[in-house]
Amino acid sequence: MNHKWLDILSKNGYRLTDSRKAVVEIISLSTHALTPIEIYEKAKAKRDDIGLVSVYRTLEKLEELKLIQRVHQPASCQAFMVASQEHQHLLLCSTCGEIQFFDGDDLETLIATISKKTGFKISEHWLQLFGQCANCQKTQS
Amino acid sequence: MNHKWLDILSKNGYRLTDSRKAVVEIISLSTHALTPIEIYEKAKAKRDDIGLVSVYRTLEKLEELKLIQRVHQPASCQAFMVASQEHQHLLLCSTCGEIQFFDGDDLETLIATISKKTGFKISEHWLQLFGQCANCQKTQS
DNA sequence: CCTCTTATTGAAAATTATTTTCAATTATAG
DNA sequence: CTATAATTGAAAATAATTTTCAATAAGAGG
Repeated sequence: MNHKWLDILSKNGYRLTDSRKAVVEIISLSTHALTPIEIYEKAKAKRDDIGLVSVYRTLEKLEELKLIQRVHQPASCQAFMVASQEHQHLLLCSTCGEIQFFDGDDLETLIATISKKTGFKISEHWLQLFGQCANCQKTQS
Repeated sequence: MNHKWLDILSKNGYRLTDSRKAVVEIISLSTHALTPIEIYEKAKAKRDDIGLVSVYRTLEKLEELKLIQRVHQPASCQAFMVASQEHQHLLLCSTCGEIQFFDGDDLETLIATISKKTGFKISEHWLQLFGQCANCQKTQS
């Protein structure tokens, strides 16, 4: 997982520094969306002189390479997580923050209908489901 | 439209000041999502001594009363627009920024499937379509 | 291994967005 | 008309992100 990302960075002319590797490892292994500050805190454990700026700069490159994506939530849109290559949607646990991907949406019909009705040429769609994951349901009851 | 909002603000114990009325009028009549700064610029035309802070404070109250909603877009999540009372989704023109509502999504089946597959209890969903509106398609070709 | 080039670094400053503080003003209940 | 308390705008404070810059270090080519 991790090595693949480093290869991609390298192949795109980006150097593999310790700071960058720390950020890659943290975000590539997380099942939660993480903010730059959260990544920075975690990265300091691996490499205590890392700067927050390097986190921002690495996120910028990972996003550009479509390895990560920004996650939009009601409370904030500052967090990032792994991006899936195929077209997939997010299922977010509002309690613990865990995020899963899902696919199998069949929005073709809906999109065709809306397109005809409004005259829009639709090029992209966002679908996110919010709820409570199995674990959190157990914990609360 | 506008008067309804003022009534609601009033009934909720908020006073109707000129600054507040200016913000309400601007956002309630817009078909585009507007940022606090954009609203502030427009409001200055009506009331040149308005402060940006009052825009923020009014938006806060309108959002709390669910008269407006924050609009999430790839480039930024700082803009607001009218909220619809019923459950509806957004159709956004990436060229001119116009936003329309649409309904008639039938996601029940999908949600039930995902719910069964993952164990999530799903409480909310976001669906947004991005594309180019009829007008902008014409203009470009 | 070297060495050179240049991307990358972290710190600090700058910028941008938002929130808080505060004394003055004003909406509105009575 | 008056009293009260919500609201105001300005300025300061906070938070998030970006830019600047001199020092460092990755990695290509010998």
